[in-house]
This record gives sequence, structure tokens and C-alpha cells, in this order.
Amino acid sequence: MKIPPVKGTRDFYPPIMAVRNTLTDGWKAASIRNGFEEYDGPIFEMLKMYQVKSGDEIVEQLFSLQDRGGRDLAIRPEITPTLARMVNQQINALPRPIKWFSVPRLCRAERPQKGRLREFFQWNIDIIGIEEVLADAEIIFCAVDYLRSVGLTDKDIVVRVSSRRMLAEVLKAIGIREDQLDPLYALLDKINKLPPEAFEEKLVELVSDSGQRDKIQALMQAQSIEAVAQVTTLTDAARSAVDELNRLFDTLNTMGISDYCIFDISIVRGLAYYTGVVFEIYDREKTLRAIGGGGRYDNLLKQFGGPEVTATGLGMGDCVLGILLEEKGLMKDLPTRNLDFFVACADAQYEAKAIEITAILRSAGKITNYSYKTGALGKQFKQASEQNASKTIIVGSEVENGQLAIKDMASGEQTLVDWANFVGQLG
RNA sequence: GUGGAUGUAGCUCAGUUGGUUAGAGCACUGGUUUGUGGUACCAGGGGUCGGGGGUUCGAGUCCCCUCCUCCACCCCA
Repeated sequence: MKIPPVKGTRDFYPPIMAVRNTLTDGWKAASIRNGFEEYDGPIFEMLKMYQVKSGDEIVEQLFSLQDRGGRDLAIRPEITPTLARMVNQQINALPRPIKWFSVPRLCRAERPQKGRLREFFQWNIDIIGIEEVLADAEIIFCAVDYLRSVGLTDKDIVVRVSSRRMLAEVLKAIGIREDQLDPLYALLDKINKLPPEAFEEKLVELVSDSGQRDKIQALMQAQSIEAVAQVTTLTDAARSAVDELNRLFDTLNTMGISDYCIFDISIVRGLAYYTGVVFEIYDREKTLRAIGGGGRYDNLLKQFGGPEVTATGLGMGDCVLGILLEEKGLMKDLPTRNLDFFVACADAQYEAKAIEITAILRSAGKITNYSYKTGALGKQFKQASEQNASKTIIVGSEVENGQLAIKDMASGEQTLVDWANFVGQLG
């Protein structure tokens, strides 16, 4: 019986695995050089954990199961709730600031399409306990640092940055009530997806006052933070939110990444828990969905039963990023093996010697393979090439004199060496 | 969840108005080559034509259902 793979999943054959490792290793390296520590949690959590933050719609997109004790569990669709749980559990023992990263495997029961599968990897970095926008700047810098390290330039990608807090305060200054904000965010987030008439139509449903609507329309047209400040008379709170976003851009400039970052008022982000800076990373042509996104969430720990602690972070999935790197030609064919030595055996009578030599090389930390079939030496050289061996050792009649032939596969040069000396130099 | 497109060898694809034993390139295995690879030449293995049902003397080809993949919408933590 042939059993098909599960919808929306991928099989990582060695060449694809090499690509995946390149992505995840790059994420880890960028995290570490930016001063983050790695953590991970379980692959499933209590189903409840994902119901706290959001409604049933999200629960519908979960893979859930019951254990034999009847507990409702879910495979993690994101790792932020786990992070919140873990941090809450040890909140008094953890030195601040908490700078943690993770590269979890996540599952969501969504319909697969371009850049979105049911199982994927997502880079997460979070800074917990720092209120200043410096932390938001650090998150953005770390993301850009990574993207730059894989060869993407400011011609390829852009970080679109805004502030939930600024948006909220300016809307309130316009006269929008607190309880109107959440549905309004959902609409404003779609401004570039909806035709202008449809947007206006839906805006009328949410905001009855035409003067307020005009100001909201003007606000959404703002191309700069200054333009936002001119939409209406700012309250002190709004002024402070504007100043904060300006400070963020100043810091991004100091960090040398302002070419990668632009202000974009339409970045609101779907869900309710963002409280300050929000951003999304896109390809410049915007032909793909967002590569990653994040922002400040000040209430999350509290929602999971902890104290009120400020936090900011980012998530970046492997699917869209992989497509972009492929399109930009930055995903080279990666070797799945890189041997230091391939041990070829010229004659079956020396096979034991070849095995012994291989074992010695491996024990000395050298990446070594040998052929399971002695016989045609040409075949063995072919294998050595296929396995990207840098040197091939020929075990043949020379061993009678304690010698071996070593061929450099790149230059083709071959030398006879004294085996005992060679082993002595391995350490 | 809604709508559209697709499915032939491991991969990329040919396959005529329905007609005998379904092909190519690449990949794989073996050989040319019992002391020398990355290029060459020769040979070989590999297909229930996504699955099921129907029309027909006859279906890879036409019809219906279903599954997968892709694309758009919904959603996007």
C-alpha cells in the first residue's frame, strides 16, 4: 500500500535539507551575534493556551488532539504563547533584559498556497523588559542584519514600520472612541487591498461622522511621520507617540539601516495584541506576501497570568524567504557532503587497511568515507568527486612500504606519504 | 471554507480526429577502463498514464466523482 504524504508538508531530501539548514543556521548565527540566547518549548501545548489570545477562528486553524486522559492539546501554531508561559514561570529569576530566540517547527491547518504551508519553520526573536524603542530598533536591526548576510540588499527588501500607539492616539485625537479602535484597525490594515470605494463604504459603517472620516482618509494618505502630525491637533499622548516613532527612525539611522526602512501608516497588523511599534518586511516589488513581521506587545505576559512586562519581537517564516532567495538567485546548489578524505582501495587484499585508515581519520575528526566496493579505482574516484572529497587516499601496494598515495582532488596533484608521519600530524 | 488550473518514469516534458508493445532529455545502475574523478561513448533498470467509475470493439486521449499540487479569495498568530 502506497501512503501519500500529508497535505501541506514537505519532505526534506538531502539537497533540500541543506537549503533548510542554511536558512536556520543563518537565523541562529544572526541571533547569536546580536546577543540573543536560544530557547525552545514542547511541540504541543494545552489547547487553552491558544484560545486565550484570540477567538474561535484561530482555533479552527489549529491541529488539535486529545491525549488518553482527555486533555485537549494543540500542535503549536506559533511559539509566542510558549515564550510567555516560560518567561512567566521564572519571571523573578531571569536576568533582564531577556533576549531570546528560537527556530520552532510550527503547524497551522490552513489551506496551502504560495509561501504558506501547513508545516514550516519560523525564526522568532524577542526582547522582554525594555520599554524604550531602542529594543524595537534592535529587533529590526537583527532582522536586517540576517537578511543582509544572505545577500539581500535594500533593492530587494524593505521594512515597513509604523506604530500602533501612534495610530491609536491620533485616531483618539480625531475623536474616535476607544471601543471603535479594534474594528477600525482591521479595516485600516486592508486599505491597500480594498478598492477606495469599498474602503470608504466600510469606513462609513464604523465611523458615522464625516469630518472624522475625512481626517482618517487624510491620515492614511500620510507618507511621513510629519504628515501624520499635521492631520489633526495632537494631544500630549499623540505627540509623545509621534516623538517615539521619530526616535526609532533616528536609531535605525544610527544603526546604518535607514535605507532598508520606511514609514508606512498602513502597517497595522491583524491581531489585537500589538501596542506600539509594528513592522512588516516585504520584497521591494511586493510580489510576495510578507517575509516577516513583528512589533511591541506589552500585555501578552499579563494575558498568560504573569505581571505586566513590556516586550517586542519578530517572526519570520522559512517559506516566503525561501521563495525570495530562490528568485534572487541567492540559493546556490549546496553540497550535502564535504569530505576531508575519501579512502580508495586499489585491491581487495588491502580492504582491512582501508577500513583501519578510515577509522583513524574519523577518530582524528576528519570527515571520511570509503567505498564499500573495492575494485575499479575509477569508480571510487567518481564517488570521491560526488562526495566533494578534498583529498583521496589510495590504499594499494605502497602500504607494504608503510606509504600511501594522497591525491588533491582540486589540483590533481598526487604525493606519496609516509603513513606514520601523516598520522602523527593529524592531531 | 469558496472559485479556477493542473496531474504521463525520480525530475522536466512529448504523446496526432480515441487505434497494436506509451517516448525523449536529465538523473540512476552497469560497462568501455583490475592504479585515477569531475567532461565522452555503449547498454540497462524504472510507468496500474494520480485513484475510482462510466461511454466504446478499443481510453493516456471523451464524460462523471474523488485525491493531490498550483493560483486567487477568506484568514494570516
